[in-house]
Amino acid sequence: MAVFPSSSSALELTISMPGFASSSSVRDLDINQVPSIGAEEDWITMNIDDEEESSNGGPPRKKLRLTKEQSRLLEESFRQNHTLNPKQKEALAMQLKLRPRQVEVWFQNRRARSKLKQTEMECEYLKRWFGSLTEQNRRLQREVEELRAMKVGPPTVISPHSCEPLPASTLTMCPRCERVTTTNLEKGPSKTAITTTTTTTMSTKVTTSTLQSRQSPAAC
DNA sequence: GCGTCCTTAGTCCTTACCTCA
DNA sequence: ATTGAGGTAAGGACTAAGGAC
Repeated sequence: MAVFPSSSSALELTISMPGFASSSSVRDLDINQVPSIGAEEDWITMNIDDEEESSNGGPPRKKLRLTKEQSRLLEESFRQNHTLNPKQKEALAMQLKLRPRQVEVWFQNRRARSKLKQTEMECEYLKRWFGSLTEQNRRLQREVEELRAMKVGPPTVISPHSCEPLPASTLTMCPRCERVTTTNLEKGPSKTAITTTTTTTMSTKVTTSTLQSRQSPAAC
């Protein structure tokens, strides 16, 4: 079952869907993972003065590449806090030998890209779920057709309360909500045992057997 | 109401890496 | 095997808009 985070910026996302993606592919989507860079030792760290020129219409700015250690420290503090107060920003910038603005921008980008990744993962999850539900729906409709076609003796319905078979009833389908219902013929129309059993989907196993007051189709 | 500071969303641009002729 | 061009992903930086104070 997917556990959606309480906020979109939360990073501790765990998605596990029985019968779906393997654990390795889930791990591959770990948005906390520091992206692996092939030649990390070749990273270019630009000196601050070089960059300052670029914003004033000077020569084209060189691209700053954070060192492995700078990235590690930034990631670490991001894990602790997704936003920084001015003091924290200042301290971190000092520690990393970067300008506070750079730290600020890094955090902005990190938040934005975490959220993007999160959204992509949720989208993927929902797509799979949709596919699964579609398939489940197909199966259930087939099942209904089969049951209709059978038209054999009254089905046995187990009472959810007494756990004993209910008296003879007829199998009907609500034309509005398409739920299969069994109507107790002996005890009259006061109660309807609605029995819905679905198979395991994703990680959600739904098995309901409820007794409800009889409703007309219009009330579904 | 105005100014300041902060955030998010969107975008630009550079760099690194990969593929292929 | 090497090399250069082109494509692409990653990520640093910027801007605009909006909210809080």
